[in-house]
Amino acid sequence: MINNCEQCVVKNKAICSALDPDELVAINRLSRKVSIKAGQALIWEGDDSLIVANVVEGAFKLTSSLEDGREQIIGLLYPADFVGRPFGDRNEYTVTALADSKVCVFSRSDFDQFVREHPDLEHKLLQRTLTELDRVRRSMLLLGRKTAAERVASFLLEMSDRLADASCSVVGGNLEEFALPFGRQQVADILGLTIETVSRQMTQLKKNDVIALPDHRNVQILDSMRLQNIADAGAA
Amino acid sequence: MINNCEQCVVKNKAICSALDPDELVAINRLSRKVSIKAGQALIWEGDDSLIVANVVEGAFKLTSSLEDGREQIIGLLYPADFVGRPFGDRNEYTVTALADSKVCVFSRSDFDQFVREHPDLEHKLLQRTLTELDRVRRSMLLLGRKTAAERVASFLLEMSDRLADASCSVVGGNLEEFALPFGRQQVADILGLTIETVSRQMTQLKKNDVIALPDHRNVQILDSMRLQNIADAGAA
DNA sequence: GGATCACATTGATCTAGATCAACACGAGAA
DNA sequence: TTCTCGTGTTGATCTAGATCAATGTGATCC
Repeated sequence: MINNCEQCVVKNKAICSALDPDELVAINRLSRKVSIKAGQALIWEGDDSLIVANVVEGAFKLTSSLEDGREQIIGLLYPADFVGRPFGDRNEYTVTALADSKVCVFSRSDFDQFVREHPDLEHKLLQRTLTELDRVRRSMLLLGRKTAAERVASFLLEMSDRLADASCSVVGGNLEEFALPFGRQQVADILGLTIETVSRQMTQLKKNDVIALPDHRNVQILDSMRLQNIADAGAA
Repeated sequence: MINNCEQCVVKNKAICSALDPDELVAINRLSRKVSIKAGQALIWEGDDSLIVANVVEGAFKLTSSLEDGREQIIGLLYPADFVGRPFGDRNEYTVTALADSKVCVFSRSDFDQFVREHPDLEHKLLQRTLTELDRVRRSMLLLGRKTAAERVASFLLEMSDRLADASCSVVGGNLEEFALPFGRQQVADILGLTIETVSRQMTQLKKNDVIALPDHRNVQILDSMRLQNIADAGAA
């Protein structure tokens, strides 16, 4: 288990990168490293906001549900991402681990105070929040106005983008082949579709030689130009 | 025309409320007051982020579109709200005035610098951004998983809430009667529906005595309990 | 008053995607 | 090997909401 920020694998990408060595020691004293098993929840929708955290390892989904069980994934979190609701008293959504994960947890009140005393840290947090807001708004267009084909194409492109950030194999570009970190039901919950519709759209893309599916988890983009066209306007 | 922050009607609600009188004088020197006619755009999707602003008067919609004209409203802005993308180089959406409006505009580079020098201001901006992120995520559940009836009911409740904030007539509660600041097409673009579906749902609610519609713009909530139920689970 | 125009409602029909229902394909476990 | 069990695919049907098409309504201008 990692016990201090010096050794932390995400210290250069997480908001902590705003801190100098002395400050890292200080924030380290406020933190607890916690392991979460796949499927376990870290935060529940409706709970008081008592903790915030940095993702160190693994992946999380952020969900909101209706009483009858309909669920929408409203965000995804990867290593170096920030979790939780600082400066607010309620969590509006549930945070669940998609894989075995590690997080670096703070009590919200400690964190809030520490942030106010360290403007550079607050600045990093603001930048992250603004970027996330842009991303979430993009998905409003997807959920409100895009067809199933457009949604699936957009999703594959976004995943290729995001996973390219994480991997070191390709610098600055997209990934042409990648492993989806989740199953069809999760994809459906991200796109506001059913599992069957997602499946049908994927096989359609495969039939048209736009993508290849070596197996259920792996995706290979064969014609990213065409995929882009489908994502933006649905042209077959 | 208002020429300085002292006289500004939103100085206590906008992010500027973080500033003391001296700082207000300083930021005032960076600002330009601009009037925008209903229908005019302030910022275009895809443009470089050159300006940011505070809404002083009126209302704006924030939209994102597909090439074939499908449009999704991804946010609404009222007096004291902040507009634009600080600390980023691209606007991801269009901002258009819904009514004749006034804004207090800053060059983005001036603003970015001023914010970094005034942590309290940055803190206000962060709080606003976090609140907006929560709101936007709530609408992802709406757009991804709610039925037409649920969407319209949720929308009416949110409007009653937001307009209660703005008006002084009711303290802390919801408004039972209010004027929608936009027409049916705009409502459809907010909810990811068509104008016809919105209209049908409204008349349905009227027939069931959940709401009354004195005219096309005004809404009176007769049974907010039932409206709440419809919004959350679609029960008639 | 009537004519025009923009917006809203209502009705008839169509369709994308949901729902219901088999079936397929591993990955373990015995 | 065979028997699960969880996950994905494929097919048949259904339906919520879109689309197409009148019709209504009310504000403004002559």
